[in-house]
Amino acid sequence: MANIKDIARLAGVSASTVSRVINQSGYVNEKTRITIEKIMKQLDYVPNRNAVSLKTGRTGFLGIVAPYFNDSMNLLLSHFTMAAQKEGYNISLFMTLNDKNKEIQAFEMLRRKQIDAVLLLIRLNEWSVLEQYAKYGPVVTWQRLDSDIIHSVYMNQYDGYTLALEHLYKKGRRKIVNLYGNLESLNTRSRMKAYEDFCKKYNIHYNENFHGIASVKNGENMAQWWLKQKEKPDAFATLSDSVAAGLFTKAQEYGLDIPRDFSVMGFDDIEISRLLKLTTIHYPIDLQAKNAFIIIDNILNNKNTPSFPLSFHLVERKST
Amino acid sequence: MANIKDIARLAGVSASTVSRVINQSGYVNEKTRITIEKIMKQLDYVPNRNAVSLKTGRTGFLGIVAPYFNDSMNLLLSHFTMAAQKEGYNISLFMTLNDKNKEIQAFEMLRRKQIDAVLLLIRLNEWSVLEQYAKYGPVVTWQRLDSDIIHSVYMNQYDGYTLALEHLYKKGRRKIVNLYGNLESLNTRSRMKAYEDFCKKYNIHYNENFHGIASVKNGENMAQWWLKQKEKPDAFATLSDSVAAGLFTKAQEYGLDIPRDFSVMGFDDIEISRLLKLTTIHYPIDLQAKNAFIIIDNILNNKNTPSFPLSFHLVERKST
DNA sequence: TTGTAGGCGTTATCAC
DNA sequence: GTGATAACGCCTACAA
Repeated sequence: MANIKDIARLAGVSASTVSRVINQSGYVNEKTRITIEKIMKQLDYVPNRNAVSLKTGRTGFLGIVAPYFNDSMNLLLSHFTMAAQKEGYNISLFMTLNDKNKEIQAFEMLRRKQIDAVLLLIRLNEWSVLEQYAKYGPVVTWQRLDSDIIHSVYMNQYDGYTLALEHLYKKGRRKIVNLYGNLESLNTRSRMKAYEDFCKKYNIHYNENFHGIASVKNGENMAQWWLKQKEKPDAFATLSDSVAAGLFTKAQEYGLDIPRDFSVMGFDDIEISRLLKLTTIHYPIDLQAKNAFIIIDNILNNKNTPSFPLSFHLVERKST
Repeated sequence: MANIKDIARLAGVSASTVSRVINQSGYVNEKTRITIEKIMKQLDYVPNRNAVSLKTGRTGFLGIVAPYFNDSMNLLLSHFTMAAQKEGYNISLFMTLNDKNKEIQAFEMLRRKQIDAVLLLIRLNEWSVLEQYAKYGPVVTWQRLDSDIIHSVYMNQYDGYTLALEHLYKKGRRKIVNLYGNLESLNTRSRMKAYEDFCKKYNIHYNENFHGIASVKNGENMAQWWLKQKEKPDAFATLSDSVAAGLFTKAQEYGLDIPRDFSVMGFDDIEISRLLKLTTIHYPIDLQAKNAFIIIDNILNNKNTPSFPLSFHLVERKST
């Protein structure tokens, strides 16, 4: 593999001149520039990125960190990758499973200058631990977080959930069962608050809810639960399309008629909701991804690109 | 950030000795080793990987290249990542979309020593072009390829498809419609051959088939097609669970009874087939991923780990 | 406009 | 067992 000195020798110049041509920095005589470029092409020369990285302290790699990847996260991943690649960055992936150490290792890469920034989808360690690393490079998260150190492209679930509840109300539903996720999570809190406010607004007192309902399986179980109730609820608001899908398919299996027997609201607008024709809440993961990159790019390169505004919207299909 | 010289100075030794401790190579006095290790821990020292990479010509990064990522590919990605991380490697991701140049760029990283190996899921450029890069590092593909230069973890679709057909036969189906993918692809050829041999074996002459049927949408359209037929086929063998899912859900919408009206066979055994209870063909993507890593690891580190044997199996659910 | 020299942080080859 | 010393390939003051 040819290196910068080879090029310099063949062009009859010094390495620094070649470097200037490569990086388009400083002054270079037009004629010598052309000669050098020709020789680089001839020798099929490309700079050794490891040397560049050592020297500059930047690798052009951005890290994406998550315990695992599901549909929505893949969407985020795709759009972020596209945005990054467009600007010449590459992506490195860290699947932390449920290993806090793995997550730390990923952040260590930032410290070791193996990656220039981190996009954290779902965290394992405490924020206070992760914040320590922000001094080594920009850190952006998909999760809800109010911090000056770690940036967030989070969208307040309150608005989205309210949209879902309002839709069910408009469809005449008054006995809405809320299927929440993890009680500890801030998202769940937001949703609970949304339901509380919704009830106040319409003077509703029905309050049946479950938490820890996050999987297809969990959703399926809810169908059975519904069958057993005397006072039947007329709608389910869910955490995700997966939960809704489980509930919906199981209900069909039992011969129920959705939405006549009850409505099912999904959340996320992923593939499966399209397939099963579930009404759901769409949110712009693509724009979140772009915003995440914009934040990183702004910090890394002293730019000032504005973010995209984000908003939820209802996708009405046939389950409500 | 402390570097190796700082450690050396504080330990009262030379950088070389510190290096020996770090890499556990050569002889180091037990006592000095302990001192050095203590100081490294104190200063929270970690070697700068860029310097290591420059020196050794290895980065510890493995590239995964694909135009996009769907369910099966994500599964492959996960398992490969886990295997790689376990051995201290990291993953970098290249989404080529449909841009041949992007794919080349990814392979260029191999040449520039930014990554140590490539796992190629779906190619865009000609094999002959990509083979050029194999001299810069191991290249493994998920696709069918018979080459000494690029390695493959492909599984012959003939066997899997035969399994599907045999199952339908056992269920009394004799008019099986084949929904093939791209006619050009070697996979399609294998499937066609499987059907041909199947017909010979059972003396079947029915031969209705379509090609280019690869999406949910395509599957949906087949439901409508079935309705319009006078001589109704009694089964569909498909390219993928997505196609099967589209066909299945649309048929249900039309009030058809699967499998009474006709059987639907999926392929892949992804989430959606579990959800919709589609009979399908499972193949061990996890093992393919592990094998891909084993091949790379063997080459990179002169190991000789044997691969896992791979085989298809039938997952019988309710659509047949 | 170009060249020189020094350094980025490691590893590897020798001597000692 | 240990320590100089020379790479690895590039960038960047500074000098010319």
